[in-house]
Amino acid sequence: MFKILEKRGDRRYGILSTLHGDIYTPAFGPDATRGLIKNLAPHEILDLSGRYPPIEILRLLASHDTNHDIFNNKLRKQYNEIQFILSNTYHLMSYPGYEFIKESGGLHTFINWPLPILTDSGGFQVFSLIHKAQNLKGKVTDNGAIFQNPITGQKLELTPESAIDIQFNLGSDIMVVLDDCRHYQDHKELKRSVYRTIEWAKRCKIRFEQRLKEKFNKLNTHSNSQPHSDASNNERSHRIDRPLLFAVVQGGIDYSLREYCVQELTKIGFDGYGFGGWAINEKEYFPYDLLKFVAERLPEDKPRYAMGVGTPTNIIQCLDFGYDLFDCVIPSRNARHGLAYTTQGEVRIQNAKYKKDKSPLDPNLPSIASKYTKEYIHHLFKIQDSLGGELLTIQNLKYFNYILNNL
RNA sequence: GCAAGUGUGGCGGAGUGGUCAAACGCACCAGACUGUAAAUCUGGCGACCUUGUGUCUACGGUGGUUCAAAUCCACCCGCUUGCA
Repeated sequence: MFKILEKRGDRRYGILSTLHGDIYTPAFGPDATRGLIKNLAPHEILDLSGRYPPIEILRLLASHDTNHDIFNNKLRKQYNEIQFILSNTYHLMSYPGYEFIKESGGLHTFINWPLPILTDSGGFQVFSLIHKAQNLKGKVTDNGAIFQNPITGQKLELTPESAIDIQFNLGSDIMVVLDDCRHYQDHKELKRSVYRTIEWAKRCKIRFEQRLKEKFNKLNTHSNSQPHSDASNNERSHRIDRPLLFAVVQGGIDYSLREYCVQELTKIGFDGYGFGGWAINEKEYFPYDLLKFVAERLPEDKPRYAMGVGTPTNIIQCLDFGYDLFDCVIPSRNARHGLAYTTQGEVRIQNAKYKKDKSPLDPNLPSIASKYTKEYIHHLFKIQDSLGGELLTIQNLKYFNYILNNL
């Protein structure tokens, strides 16, 4: 289900097959945490370039016709469109609830999105809402994590098993194991989080296989198809019949713990491996060496996912370490905050110097956003219309795809 | 015309004798944002410079009281409301 087509140095070009089509790697999946990339509609994401009339795309979206040109992976690749999105187990469990989404036909149907969805497990929220947070009452035990929603106060529990169950109910294409995500910590804490992460990964894998088996037993009454737990070397890997399960490497800035975590996780065996955590130290240095170190120890034949990475600079570096998949809030959040990434450099569109700038946002990238002048987008931000954030989001996603494929 | 009230920085609006270059908003200027507690957050925002517990000019105007005035007094000017 992952096939490397070409290597340039340590950089890899491949195809990752999922239930909702192929992802040509390297690929960046924007964060649609709660089921949308903020400010964008699915039909916009599918066609950042604005090549097709929105109505045509809407029609295709509604039909989920993935054989059409627009959804053809090669064409999508050629025009640098978004190939997958990331949604979050914790957030969707919190609202509107995974049962609700299951009843509405799964996440793809609910949000009207025909391409692959990677679902994060909530492991990052173990960090952001528990370890990092102050004044919140969540806690982590060996059994799982108990969260308190910072806004509603609602309490939610996530175990390795429930994280997998929920991701099945959502209809995820690429699932992620629950992990104990940490920031920089002392060695003892990191060690504990690594052991816990490995233990949880095991439990996730067991649950994952149970769920596949149940699904197979159901399917078996209708056909002879059988889900394979490891189809990575299968010639017909394009026609996969099960979701993928990715593990997450923890260990903070501790190289030996990272290495140990890789060893243990690869023993269990997963469809892909994420570099997890937010391992920057107090000096806010992005840990390139550490990412390289981990990538070198991950299996060659499995996709490597740099979770939450990053800035364009970070991504370009990680490509050369052999990472294949990326996600990050940066293009969408920074867009909403007025920062555009362009082929001509960063543009803080609200800055006074753009008030009377008639040049297009980015003349070198054919996108919906590049059809507008900086002074107009500046204006949109000044009057606080969300169209400004929408256009910059399109620009940034376009730019992130550009660096993946052209730099 | 009489009466009452009111006049503060680009705007709204606190402050009614010293700790006021003046709270708090807005606007403006800049910055941050990395598996989304984030359409958010942080700084700056009279002028000048040797960037400091620095100098100067400032709360409608002019004069006065006081060691000290945005704050008290007098007159003037403007605005608001009420009564003629």
